[in-house]
Amino acid sequence: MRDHFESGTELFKSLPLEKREKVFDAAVAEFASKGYRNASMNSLVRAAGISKGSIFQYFRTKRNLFDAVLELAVDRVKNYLRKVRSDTGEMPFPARLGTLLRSGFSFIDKHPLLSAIYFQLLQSGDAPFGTEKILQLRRLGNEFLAEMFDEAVSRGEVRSDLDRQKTAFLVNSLMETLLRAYYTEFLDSGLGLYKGTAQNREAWIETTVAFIVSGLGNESSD
Amino acid sequence: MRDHFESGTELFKSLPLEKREKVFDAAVAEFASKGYRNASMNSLVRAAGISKGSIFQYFRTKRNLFDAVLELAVDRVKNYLRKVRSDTGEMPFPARLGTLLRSGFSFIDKHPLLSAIYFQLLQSGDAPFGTEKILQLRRLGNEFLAEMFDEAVSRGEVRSDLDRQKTAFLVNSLMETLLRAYYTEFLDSGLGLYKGTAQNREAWIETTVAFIVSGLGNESSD
DNA sequence: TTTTAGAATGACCGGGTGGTCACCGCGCGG
DNA sequence: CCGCGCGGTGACCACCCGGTCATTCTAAAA
Repeated sequence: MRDHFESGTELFKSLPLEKREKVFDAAVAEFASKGYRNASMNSLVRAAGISKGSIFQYFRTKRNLFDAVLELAVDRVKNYLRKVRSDTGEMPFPARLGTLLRSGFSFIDKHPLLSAIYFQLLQSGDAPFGTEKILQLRRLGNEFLAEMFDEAVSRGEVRSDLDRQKTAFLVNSLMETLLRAYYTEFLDSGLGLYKGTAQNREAWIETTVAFIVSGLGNESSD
Repeated sequence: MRDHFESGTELFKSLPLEKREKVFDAAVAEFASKGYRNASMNSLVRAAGISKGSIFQYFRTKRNLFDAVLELAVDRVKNYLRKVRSDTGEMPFPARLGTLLRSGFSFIDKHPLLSAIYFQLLQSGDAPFGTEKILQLRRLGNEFLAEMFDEAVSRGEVRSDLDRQKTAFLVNSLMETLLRAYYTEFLDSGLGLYKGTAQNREAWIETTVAFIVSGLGNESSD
């Protein structure tokens, strides 16, 4: 979970890196596995090997600690989106979608705990704040896809008579569901995406991109 | 929440209908608004106007009570699916999808609390049991759509070269997202589906069905 | 070696939870 | 009109929570 340590009290910032990592990683693990409400400061503190008093000296409240952890997760996701966008600028639209999904899978592999926190927030609304921040994040994701869609339209790669917001919403929902099913057992309704093989993932990417581009209808081609 | 009272202890079953309804309705409301883990027997009991001892005489544990409530929700959803299937058997595939969505919206209007319980279970995994039951329900929904897809294929209404399971999964994910966004504020990323007008809903249905049938590509028509 | 600043600690607090059980009061049979 | 059985009751239990703070420990300064 390297770097990113403007969070916490002055005392926490002054700690040796190793200890900061140990504490922060334990927090990430706790929130990832139980969500905000059911995460326990007691069990967190046990896992981190520090005393209960200390964690409240490092982050004054549970809420503060969660904010710091969430900020890291959101930053990582934003970076990943930025990178994919710039890496795929030249690709045709379908390849772009495929790369986006592939990168999503690899992000989850690299940051499973942060992914869990991010998706938990997005989906379950289990957060210490209201809906505003969640809506903001969802709009961000949708806008990202809407811009991809705009570019595809301007290049003549897709139909131009579609509502960009609604379209982005629908495509986003497919992406999100697929990525969540990749690491959430109970979402994988028996199709082997969860903990599946790389070929399996590729097959899903292909099917999904084809679905987005052509739908189910008879009369399309490519 | 009428009928359906094989649940609970003998004592509960022997209660006057009115009281059974009062208690059961309070349980539904509690679980719907807080999910399983964060639902409180204390607050439930306060809302139902009975004493704490009583609820544990009617349903021995929180878990038992939840099972009963969930069973009602699942039964209602199954009935709704059955009804839609038989009502739309003659329709062309796109109209069928549209009717399915429309009925989904109206189910949510009629049973907002049961919908909340059902979706909460499906999405957040917040349940007193393992993943098996959730997977089972998801498979049910997917199979429902897969059969619709089969019929459409056999009538030549859609392409026949698609994997039925994967396709059903993708279509299901769109349906589910749309229905959830209809009553969950933080899922409606600013598009006015949540608490929107009837025209708004119709526009979404049209867009979604068109997306499923034709995708985004240039070269399709209908 | 002694003093002392400040970090680490865990017992403790008020308030919550799911669940229990000794008691109370009401209605029915005798 | 009495007595008894059974449903209703809420104080109580053990255990958890987030958060506090008086005390202890440690290590550097004097």
